[in-house]
Parts: sequence; C-alpha cells; structure tokens
Amino acid sequence: MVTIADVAKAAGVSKGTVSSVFSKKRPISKEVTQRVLKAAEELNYRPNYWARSLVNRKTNIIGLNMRSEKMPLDAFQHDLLDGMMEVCYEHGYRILINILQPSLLKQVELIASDPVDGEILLDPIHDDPRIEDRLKRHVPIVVVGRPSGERAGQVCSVDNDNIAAAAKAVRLLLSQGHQQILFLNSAKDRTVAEDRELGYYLAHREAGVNPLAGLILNKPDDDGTSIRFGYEMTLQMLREHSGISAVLADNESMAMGIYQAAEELGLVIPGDLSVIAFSGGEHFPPAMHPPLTGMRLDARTIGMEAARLLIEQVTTGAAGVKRILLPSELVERGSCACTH
Amino acid sequence: MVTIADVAKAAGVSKGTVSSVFSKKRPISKEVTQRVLKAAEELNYRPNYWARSLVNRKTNIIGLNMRSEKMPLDAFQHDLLDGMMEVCYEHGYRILINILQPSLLKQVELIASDPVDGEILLDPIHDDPRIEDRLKRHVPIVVVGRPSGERAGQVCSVDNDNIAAAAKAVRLLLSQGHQQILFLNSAKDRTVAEDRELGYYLAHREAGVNPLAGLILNKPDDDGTSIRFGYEMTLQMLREHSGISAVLADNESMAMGIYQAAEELGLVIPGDLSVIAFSGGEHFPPAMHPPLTGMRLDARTIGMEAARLLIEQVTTGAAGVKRILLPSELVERGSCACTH
DNA sequence: GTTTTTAACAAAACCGGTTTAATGTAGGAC
DNA sequence: GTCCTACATTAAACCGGTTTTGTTAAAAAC
Repeated sequence: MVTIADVAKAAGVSKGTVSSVFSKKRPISKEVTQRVLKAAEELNYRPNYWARSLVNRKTNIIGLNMRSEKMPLDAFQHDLLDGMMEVCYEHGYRILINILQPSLLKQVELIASDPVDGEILLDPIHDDPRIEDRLKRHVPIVVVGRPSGERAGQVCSVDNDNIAAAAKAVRLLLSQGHQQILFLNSAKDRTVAEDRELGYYLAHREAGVNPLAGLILNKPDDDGTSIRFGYEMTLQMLREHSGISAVLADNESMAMGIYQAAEELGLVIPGDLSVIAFSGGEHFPPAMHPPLTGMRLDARTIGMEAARLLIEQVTTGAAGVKRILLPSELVERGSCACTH
Repeated sequence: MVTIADVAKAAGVSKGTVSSVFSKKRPISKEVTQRVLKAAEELNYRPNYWARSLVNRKTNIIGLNMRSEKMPLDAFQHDLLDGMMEVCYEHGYRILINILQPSLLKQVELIASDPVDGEILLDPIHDDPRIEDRLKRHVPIVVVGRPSGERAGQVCSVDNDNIAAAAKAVRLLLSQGHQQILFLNSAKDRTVAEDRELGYYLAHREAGVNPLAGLILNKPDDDGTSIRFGYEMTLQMLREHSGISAVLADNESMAMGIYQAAEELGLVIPGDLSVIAFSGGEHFPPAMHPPLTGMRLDARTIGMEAARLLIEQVTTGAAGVKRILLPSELVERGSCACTH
C-alpha cells in the first residue's frame, strides 16, 4: 500500500505538506503542489479512509441496524432503504448495512463500536438494549418506530401513526358489519404491536362495540415465518370462534397465510372472510387473488425522513428530539366486503 | 469518547494489557483481566473500529458499488442485495452501499479509498475505470456482469449467461412465427448489451433468419427512465416498421413502457404484439396485464455467488480468477403468442 | 538598516488502537 | 547461590493520516 510518506519522499517534501495539498486547508505554493500531485498520480496514491476517519472523527457513513433475524428484506425494509439511499445520496453519505448474526452481533457489539457517524434503528422493542447502548455512548440515532417508555422523549424517531392506521382499518371492517375481528399482531415485545392494539380497541370503542377477548394474537418473536403463523392461527381461531368474519394482519406475508387457511376451510375471500393487512411495499405488491386490501405504510418516506433527521443531527450536532408521524393510506383492493 | 488509555488508567495497567484482555491474543492473569473488564464496563468502553482497522488492515466490510444514477433500486438490484446479505450474514461481513452522486463520487474516489476489504461492482461498462482503478490498487473485486476486453480474464465475475438467455428468448419468439423482433437493449457501453445482442443474432442465425438491420436500439445511458424509453421507442418503431410483431425488452420497466405504447396504438398484447423482457425480481413481479413473459435472471443467486467469491478472495488471499455463469429461466406468463 | 510580518514548508505530536521489544519476577535446575 | 527459563506486564514503536508548533527566508513596515 502506498502511503502519504511514500508520496512525500517521492516529491521531496514532508507528510504535512502532502496532506495540505490534498485537503487545501493550508496554502501551498503552486510549484510544490504540482510536484506532489505528480508524485501521487504516479504512485497511484489514495489517502487511507480509516486513518483519516480516525483523526477526523467522521466517516460520512450512517448505519442501518435491523434486528437481523429477518432475511431477505421485506417490501417495507426495501422501500425504507430506498428512501434512505436517496437522501444519503444527496448529502454524500454512505450506508452500512448491519446484518450480523445475533450470535456474532453480541460479540461485535461488545468488541467494537460501529464505524458510523450515526445509526438508524429498526423495529424497536421494549427497553431495546440497542437504544440504551447508543444513548450511553452518545451515538446519534434515529429510531424507526416508537421507542418504549421514556426513551420516546429522548431520541428522534420516525413512525407510522400506527394507532390511527389500525383504527382506520378496524373502522372499515366494523362499518362493513364485522363484529368479531381477529387481529394477528406482530411480536409482543415490539412497540408497534402495542400501538396497533390500541388502535384496534379505539375503533371498537368509537363504534360502541365491546371486542371479544382473545381475538388479538401476537406472533411469537423467536420462531417461524409470518406466513406460517397466519396460516396456523387462522385455521385454529376460525375453528374455535365461528363468529370471526374478518382478519387484520400485521403484514402481507401473514395475509398470504390467511388466504391459504381460508382456501383450506373452503371460505371465499371476501365473501366469507374479509382480510386486511398492513402493507409495506409501494412498488411491487405481491400478486394475490383477490388483491389484498391494505393500510399502505409509506416506507419510502419514512426512510427519507429518518435519514434527514439523522444527517441533521450528525452534521449540526442538533440535540433536539423530534418525532415524525406519518399517516398511512387505506387502499381498498377487494379483500374486504360487507357481512351478509 | 472513552479510549483504551482511560480504561488502562482506571484499571492501573498499561494500554497493551487492556488490548490483550480484549483480543485474548496474549495470556493475562485472571486477576488483572477482571480488573480491566470491570473498568471497561464502568466506563462503557468500546474499542474504536477505525483505529483497530487501521492497524489490522481489515474492516470486515465489503462494498457494493453501483453506478449510482439509478435509484430507487430495481428488482434485480434488490434481490442481488438480498443474496449478498445472506452470505455476508453467515461470514460476519457488513455491506457498505456506495451511492454517491457521480459528481461527489469523482471527488471522493480521488480523495480517499473506500473503507472496505473488497468490492462488488455492478453494471460494468467498456474499459470501466472502476475496474482499472481497483486492479491498480490491488483491491479485491468481483464484477457482476462481464468485464470488457482482457479484463474478463483478470478479475472474478459472476454473470447471467446473457448470450444464452437472449438467444432463448428470441428463439421462443421466432418459433412463434415472429420475423421482425424489436430489441430494446440496454445502454451501448454496458457489456451486457453486447452479450445480449450476440444472443439475438445467434438465435436468428440458428433459425436461418436474417434479422433486419436497425431493430436493435440501445438505451441512451445518460437520460431518462427505462419506462419512457420503452414507450417512445415502441411508438416510433412500430409506426415506421409495420412488420414488427414482437419486442424484447431489457427490463421490466421498459416492458411497462411498451405496454403503454401498445395501448395507445390500439394493439392487444399478446394478440397483436408479443412482449418478453429480462426480469430481475423473483419476489415481487410487478402487476401487469397480461402478466409479462420473461427471462428470469436469478439475481439472488448472483448476489450470493458474488459475495462468496469476494469473501473467499479477501480471507484466503486467493488470486485465482473465476467466472461464474448462471443460467436464466424462461417464464411464460402470457405476453407472447403466435403470429396469426 | 533593523525589526516585524507573512508565506511556505518541516518536524513533531496526536488520533486510538495493536504489536514488538524490553523488563521484572518467580520457579526450577544445577 | 547462580543461572536459565517461563510468564506477566510495561514501555515504546507503529498503522497512515491530520494538526499544531517551529523554522526559515522573503516581503513589508518603521
């Protein structure tokens, strides 16, 4: 590897002079500048990024930290990444994707800090250790979702208005005459689950309906795919509760599982069973029949806002805690209908 | 920021001792180890990634370098990234996405080397300056696509068998009786365009058909979206050449433009016009009517193979030049039919 | 003509780690 | 009791940059 010392020697100057030529932070005579640039060119010299970051305390890299169990990326994450990329592109930042295995992650987290100026954290859980850690170490972060407890007021976050979104979805179903609405919610420790549950109850209360207990199921966070959970729970619950006529699903994969179960039970969607799901992607809705009615979460905008917020924090050192809530849009596509 | 010196002072030992406690590269007595760990814990110490990388000459980060004009990521890139992530996940590597603006990029490329152990380069063009640069600096790379000229034998690469894929697509169309097949190819300077053009001619020659000149158009690399190019060229060419009954498109977006143009011209797909496209994504095919017949490129596998190849190079220092060619699958969905 | 300022560069210190060479100390062999 | 070895630890050098401080010579000020 050719270093700054090599260039200095070749040009017959000191290291500091070469550094100044490149950074232009101090005046260097035309003649010497030429000589240094020529030497650098000939040796094919490139400043070492790490060495530079070490002293500058700045990498121009922001991290995307996702709880890495889920791969490949779902539509929500994909769009979010797209949004992040667009903003980073404008501001000259790069993105480091953190996808280490939980086991490795634990080691690495203990062993070294991430080489980033700031981080965007996905899918916060209750008392998320990642948030605690970044707060302690004063690493700028933006949380996508709602940090739990008092942390919500201490770190920046961008989120769907999940309470409103869930309420809107349930309101639609209630208005169509559904009384027993099964809610296949996401994992209990995720704060998003709590918000959506709140929205579920809110819409019921507004309509003066007292929701049956036990109609909200949380996906176990450890195991299995969403599609399997959707499938199994739908089978089980529809057999136990004959009154269920609609299902609200946490995501599209779950909805696919629900479709499978409905087919197996001989139920027609939306005639016998209405299905509505929170949907991530805006670009490529999965092909389902009938097309899935969903609450479209604007992942792309979330990604953009999160990146903006983080870059603002990183560059200006701004300490203000902001929380951005984005509305979700109800897209009716045909998987919901009135009860008969 | 709390440094190793702080911990050393707090524990009453030297920096080297603290370092050894963390890296376990030298034996440290139980008693001292305990004292150091306690001090580190209390101070919330994390080793500095850059400082460590500086001396280790290793970051455990691999770069994904795409010619950044195109955003958001298309389905091909998305799947490729997924594949890369999966392999990186297994091997404890992180991914740095390089999406700097061309203008900024030029500066940064001159200013600093990337903080990565190796890079995966997408969309190589003829005499790609990125490849020249990495070769000169001995940065391990894997090219996704075919490096041009003699470089093909000098760097690792993973690619679709584009010649075979294009030939297969054209063969289908010829077998359906199409004689004049419009080929909306990708930008001329991309090597993939050359390969697919070859496949186009190959299939014609096999069938004993002499293809009309001027039926292959290259997307201008500088401007506009694929969808617009597909739309405008289809309109123009179908007006000029009444004999055209089929179009082969470089990607799905172009195909969408072709669908638009067909509608405007009052042509029914596939009755009046057959359309076939190279398609990237396997997860979320865009919803089109009729569903688009395509050559499915296995982007996910390409990403996995590329990551494997690169990590192998990086870890073992292996210098062998490998080229992996992956077959593409023809998926008939209904946008191609026999001529009448 | 001497002093002060300025420009242009060199030398050295520093960033936060790792690694090598040096040091001291205890245990075993003779 | 002396010598050698093994072991645990420290001090110092190093990674490749940036930045601060010092030095020299020429230009400007008096």
